[in-house]
Amino acid sequence: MTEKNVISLDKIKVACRDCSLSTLCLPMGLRPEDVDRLDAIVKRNRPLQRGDNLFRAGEPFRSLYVVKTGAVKTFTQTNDGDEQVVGFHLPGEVLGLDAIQDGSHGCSARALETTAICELPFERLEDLSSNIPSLQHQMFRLLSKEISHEAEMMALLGRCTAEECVASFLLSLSERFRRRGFSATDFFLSMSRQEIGSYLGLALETVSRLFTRFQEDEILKVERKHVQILDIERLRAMVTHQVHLEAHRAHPST
Amino acid sequence: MTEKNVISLDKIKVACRDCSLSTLCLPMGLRPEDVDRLDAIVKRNRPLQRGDNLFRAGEPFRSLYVVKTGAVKTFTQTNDGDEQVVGFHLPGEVLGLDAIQDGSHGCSARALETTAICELPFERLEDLSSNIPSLQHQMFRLLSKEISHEAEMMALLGRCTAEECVASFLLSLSERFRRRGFSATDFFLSMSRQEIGSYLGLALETVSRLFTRFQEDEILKVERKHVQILDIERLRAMVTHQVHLEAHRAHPST
DNA sequence: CGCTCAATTTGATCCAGATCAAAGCAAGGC
DNA sequence: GCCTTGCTTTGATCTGGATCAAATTGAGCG
Repeated sequence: MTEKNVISLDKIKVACRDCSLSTLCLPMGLRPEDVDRLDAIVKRNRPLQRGDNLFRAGEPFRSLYVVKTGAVKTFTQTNDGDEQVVGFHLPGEVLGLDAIQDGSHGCSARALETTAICELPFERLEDLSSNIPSLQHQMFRLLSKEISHEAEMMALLGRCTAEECVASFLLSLSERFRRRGFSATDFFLSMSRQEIGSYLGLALETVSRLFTRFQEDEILKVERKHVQILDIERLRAMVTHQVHLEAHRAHPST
Repeated sequence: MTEKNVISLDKIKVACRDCSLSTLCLPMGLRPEDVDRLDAIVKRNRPLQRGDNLFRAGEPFRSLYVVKTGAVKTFTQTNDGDEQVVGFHLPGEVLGLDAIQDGSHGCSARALETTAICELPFERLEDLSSNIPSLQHQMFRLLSKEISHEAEMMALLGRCTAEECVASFLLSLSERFRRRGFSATDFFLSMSRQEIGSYLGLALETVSRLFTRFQEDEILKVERKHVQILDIERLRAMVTHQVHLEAHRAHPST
């Protein structure tokens, strides 16, 4: 209504070419004129508030969604009722990739905080990809990245102690914040201990205890949602697990 | 085309249009003339023997690979030396999708038995996809399917008892064999207990014990690699876990 | 300000599955 | 045939993390 509104909407509705995420998001590596063609199909709806659903499991698949600001969790219901967190999505990350296949969403997506989203109608994106080889290439890379990321997660969850899981989770967040221009060592968790636990396959109490222990060991400083990483090297050493044990135990005789 | 082709080679080098996997594999949903164009870029090398590597982690990515006959495992090395199985791949399943992203393979692939492979040079596949919209669509579906499959696995591994994991693994194999025209209830495992355990995040002893227990409960008949599913419904009931506990505990009042 | 409600922390106990250990068993080589 | 080798099974023990329970903190709100 007033100028204020126009300005605040402008901030949300920034074009791809002016978006700070363009090096992380789909436009990466596209020529400027192709970015504009992509931009033309993007829908930018009003921001989600904490707790709003972006989509629900079972709904028909129409679009991919990119987080612009804020954070989103994806989750499914287990058959005994409670939710299972599948992933956390930060600015520049794409949601809905798993739904292309069978035409409906396999999980629900809900905002963890106030969140702006870019919507990409998939049919139009497909058409555009046919006409812009570098966009097609970018799409393949995007999908592939998701696959290798999930494979990594599986490998982690498969053979991890609770300590390794939590350390790895924090390092992943840290790295993702860093690449988005935020601090890698000082950030706020937008998700609860419960949600972290669900994501990592741990009880929320275990997550809490590990945060406490990491703090005692002066690796972290944790105050509710506020996390500061004090010793990122030791965190890394936890994930590169047992390797040092091997190193000073068995001296290869040859 | 000519009738002079060597018979034994013919069996391996069957064209996509004549391949029994065409409904599971990339050609699915393509027009016959497009299948032929795809066929033209497929390389069909000599079969792998058990233990042969198809590719190794770190090698540059050039091609996708489709299992034609046989079975392949993909795996990474953990930093304490032993291998972590990432997946098992049956006829019609595609390998290498995780490598598109960063140009090199993130895991190794090794034949579990004598295995025939179709190789798809990725650059040529990309070119073709640009020119055949339905192939591009098929590629997106393929990648998306891999993503949702892995997400499912993660959800399973996250919140599973050993029993659920093994039951689910057997059901997955059963279903995949069924779709390939083999028996869904009588098949041979081409992987060891060790490899199954590594894949599921369980100790090999646990896998073995569960096979024994399922046999005692007359759900399975197991003799080394040979598995017969005697009661697939009870196996399914294990995966749809706890739901029955809820069912007879809390009677919904409506 | 005090109340409510949810999230988090902390403590105590328990158990599924890992680990350690040893025996059984098919398959290939000599 | 016998020996080796590498699965696989089976048994015994141990432990990390789940579960149960209760106290603590903090935020929102009338």
